[in-house]
Amino acid sequence: MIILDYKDRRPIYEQVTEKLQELILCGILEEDSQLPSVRSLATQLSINPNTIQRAYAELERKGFIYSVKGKGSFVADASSIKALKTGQLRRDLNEWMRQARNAGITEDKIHRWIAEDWTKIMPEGGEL
Amino acid sequence: MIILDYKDRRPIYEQVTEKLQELILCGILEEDSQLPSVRSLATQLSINPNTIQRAYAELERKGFIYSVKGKGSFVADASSIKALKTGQLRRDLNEWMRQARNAGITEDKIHRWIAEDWTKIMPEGGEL
Amino acid sequence: MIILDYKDRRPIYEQVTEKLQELILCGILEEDSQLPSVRSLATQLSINPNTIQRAYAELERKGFIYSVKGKGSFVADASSIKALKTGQLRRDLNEWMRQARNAGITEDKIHRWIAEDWTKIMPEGGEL
Amino acid sequence: MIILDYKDRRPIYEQVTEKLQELILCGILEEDSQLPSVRSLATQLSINPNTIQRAYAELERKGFIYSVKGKGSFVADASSIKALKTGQLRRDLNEWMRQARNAGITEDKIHRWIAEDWTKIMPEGGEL
DNA sequence: GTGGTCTAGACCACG
DNA sequence: GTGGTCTAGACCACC
Repeated sequence: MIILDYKDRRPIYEQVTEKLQELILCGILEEDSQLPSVRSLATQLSINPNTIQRAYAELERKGFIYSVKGKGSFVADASSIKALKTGQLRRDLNEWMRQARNAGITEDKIHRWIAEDWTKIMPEGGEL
Repeated sequence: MIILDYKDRRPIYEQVTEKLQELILCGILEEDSQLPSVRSLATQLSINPNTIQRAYAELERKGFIYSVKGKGSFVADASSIKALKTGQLRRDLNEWMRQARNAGITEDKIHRWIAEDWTKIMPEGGEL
Repeated sequence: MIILDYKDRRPIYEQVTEKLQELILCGILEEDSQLPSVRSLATQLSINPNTIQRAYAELERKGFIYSVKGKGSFVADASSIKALKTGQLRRDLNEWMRQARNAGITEDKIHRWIAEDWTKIMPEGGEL
Repeated sequence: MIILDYKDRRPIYEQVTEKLQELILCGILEEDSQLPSVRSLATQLSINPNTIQRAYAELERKGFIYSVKGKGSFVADASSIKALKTGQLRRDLNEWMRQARNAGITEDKIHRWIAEDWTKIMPEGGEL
């Protein structure tokens, strides 16, 4: 379900965090469904359980999952997850717009860029 | 002219690189004008000259400035700088769109977000 | 595996970069195989780890190797390495041809030179 | 007759050396004709006389010019100049071939590259 | 253990 | 004075 890229310069735990986040957002991991245990996912990916532990902690901090001691980790409720991600995306967009404005890009140009490139973006056909 | 954020996890030289890049793009540092010397900027920011040296080397590699041994460092040709930045911004936007699409954001919604927030973005009133 | 020339006016890190690049191109260092660690190569060559670090950073920027924090540095994908080097060689040849043309060398003469000298070039029998 | 490029990373004296060498090779500066005096060329280029002095010394060392105390500097005899440059070019080509061979380039490919690109190389229409 | 960043202080080439 | 290179030694994040 997850493929690590060791050539990626980002830390492993960050890759795991991101991939799980995408799986949750795509709806592949449904609301309240149980995530694989820290140990099983670690052995499956041939990495240290500490790394998975850190990824899960990060996801819980962000509000995407919740953990129950002795039971496991579970996907948080869908609506709040969507709100979280939408808020983050909009903040990223605003930061990007600030830079674009400083570089002299007009609003019209941005709309045109989006119209041109939106369809070119593939709907994530690759593995996660 | 530059304020460092030591709480920021990114390396100092990267912060310096980014801030100088913004100053160049904003036109505050004009074409062929001389940048502060490695040593003077280092003492001004209370950091090691090597760190500034690395930031300048990075900016030169990217094509934003050029250095002349024994003379100093200077802002590169304005038009090529603009081309560089525009290309970078568009690539960033496409990466953002990929994420937005995965999160179920529609193209219409993005256009609406931009229309709403564009005017709210201040023309770089903050400190750099 | 690497011998430094302190009489050479070029910086040490550049010599190291070039020698490693040759070792990679010759296939002595194979795809995805691990390079010596920054510290070990530094002690082996009796130079400072920072210098090796800079050479590795340069090689990574050029696309010949990739680094993984906490793991090590590794030789990049062989096919893309070959493409990189071929492009560089052709650009070098064109620059050389410009000079030759200015000096009154004809195209025929160049073809003859190559035919004469190609077989004399040993397949890298020397040390690197 | 000479235009300096301050964006060029190479030292000024090296640029002057190279440009004069090209002017000599092109035949613009003829055998035994007098070069401009160190001081006059320095003021013409708005640089330090020491820099010109160093360029002339380099050219004399290489055998392209000869100096007569109290008289000035003069272009060496044409045939030996041509031999000098031809020898240098051939050595450069052999070094390039060594690299190409290590990278797996065949002799046929080189001949093809030259045939393709030779006519594209402009006969140095620019300023020197 | 690994790569990566930073500091302190030195030396060099250049103009 | 400038940019650029190198050393010595330290600390950090990651695995």
